[in-house]
Amino acid sequence: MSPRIDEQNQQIRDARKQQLLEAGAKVFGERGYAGTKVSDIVREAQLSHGLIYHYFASKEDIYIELARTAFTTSYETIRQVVENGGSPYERLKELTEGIFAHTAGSGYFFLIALQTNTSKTVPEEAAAISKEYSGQNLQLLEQLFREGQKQGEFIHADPFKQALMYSSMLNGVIFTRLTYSELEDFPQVDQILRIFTHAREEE
Amino acid sequence: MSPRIDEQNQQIRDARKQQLLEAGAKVFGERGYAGTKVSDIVREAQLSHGLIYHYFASKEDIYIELARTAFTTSYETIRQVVENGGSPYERLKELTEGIFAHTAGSGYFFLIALQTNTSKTVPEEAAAISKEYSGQNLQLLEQLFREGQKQGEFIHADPFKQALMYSSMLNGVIFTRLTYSELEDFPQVDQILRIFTHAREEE
DNA sequence: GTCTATAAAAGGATAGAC
DNA sequence: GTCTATCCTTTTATAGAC
Repeated sequence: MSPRIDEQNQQIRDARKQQLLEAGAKVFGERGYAGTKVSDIVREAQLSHGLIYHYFASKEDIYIELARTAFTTSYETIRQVVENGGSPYERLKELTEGIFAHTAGSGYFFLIALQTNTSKTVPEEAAAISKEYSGQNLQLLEQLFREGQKQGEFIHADPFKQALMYSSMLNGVIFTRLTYSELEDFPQVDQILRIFTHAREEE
Repeated sequence: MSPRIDEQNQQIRDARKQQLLEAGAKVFGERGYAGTKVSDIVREAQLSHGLIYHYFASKEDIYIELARTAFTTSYETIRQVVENGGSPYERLKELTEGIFAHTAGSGYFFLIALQTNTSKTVPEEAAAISKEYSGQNLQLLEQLFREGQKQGEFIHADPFKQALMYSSMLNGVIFTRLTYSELEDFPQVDQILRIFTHAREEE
C-alpha cells in the first residue's frame, strides 16, 4: 500500500472518530449514559449502525474517552488560572467567568463530567477517572481560598468547604443556564462571588 | 368474601405498594430512570419480579407516581413557608433551612424531582408534571424576592433571575451534600443567603 | 472504509401454578 | 397475594458483502 493512500485513510479514520465523539458528547450529555442508545449516537453522527464498532470497542469505551477528555481539560483550565498571577479574588473571578464562557455554547462536556461524578450507572473506568480529577480540582480551589483568606480578601471558613461550596454553586448555576439559555446576563458573577468575600456594598 | 378479609387484604396491598414505592424512590433517585431496572426495584423491595406488575402497570407508572409525590410535596412546602409570616429574609432563611433539613436524611425525592426536571429520558407524563410545578415554584420564589426588594432587605435585581439563582444554588449544594454527607455544618445557610442581601459584615 | 443483515444479550412484561 | 418460568421487545455487538 502506498504511503499516499495510507495517509489519506488515516485522515478519514481520524475524521470519523471525531465525528462519533462529537455526536457522543451531545447525546451522552443530554440523555446520560444509560439513557443513550448506540443508535442515538450513530443517528446524530449520520453514520451507519455497524460502523461505530470499527472505531470503538463498545458503548462504554466511547463514554470513557469522552469522560477522560472532559476531566483533563477542566483540570488544565483550573490549574492554569489558579497558578496565574493576580490576587486570589481576581483569579477566582477569572476562573468563574472563563467557565461560564466555556460552557455557554454547548456544555456537553460539563454535563458528562457532572454525571460521571455523580451517577452510579457510568462505566467503572470513567468513575475512577472522575474520582481522581475531582479530588485534584478541589485541592486547587482549596489552595486558592486559603491564599485569599490569608491575604484578607475572603472570609474565614474551612477552605475545603469553601471550595466545595464554590463548585456546588457553579454546577447548579451552569446546569440551570443550560435550560434557560435565552437569558441575558445570567448569572451575575460578581453576585455569586459575594458569598466568599467580605461585605462591601454592591458597586 | 367477608369484610374482615377484605380489609386485611387491603392493608397488605397498601403495605406492598408502599414498599415498592420506597424501593423505587431509592433506586430511581440513585440510578436515574433509564439506569434503573425493574429487577433493581424488586430486589431493593425484597419482592419477586412478577409481583410489581400487580401493583403498577409499568416501570413508567411507578416513576410517574413518585415524581408526582415529589413535586406536590415540594410545592406545598414552599407555598406554606412563603405565605407565612415574618420578613422576606426570615422566610427565605426558614425555607432554606427546612429544605436542607428535609433532604438531609435521604434526598431521593429531591433527586427524582431534579432529574425529572432536567433529563430527557423520563416518562412524558412525569416531564409534564415537572414543568407545571417548576413554574409555580419559581413564581412563589419570585414573589418573595420582589417583596424583599420592596422592603429593602434584598438587593435589587430581576426577581425572576434571583429566584432562578436561588434554586440553582440550592440544587448544586444539596446535590453535593448528598455525596459528602459526613460533613458537619455544610452548607452554612447564612453564607449562601449573603448573595441576595445587602452588605453587612458577617456577625 | 462503509453498509445491511443477523446474532446474542438484556430487560420489560405476562402466564399460570400455588 | 405471591412466586417462578417464559415470552417478547429492545438494544448491544458481530458477520459478511460491497
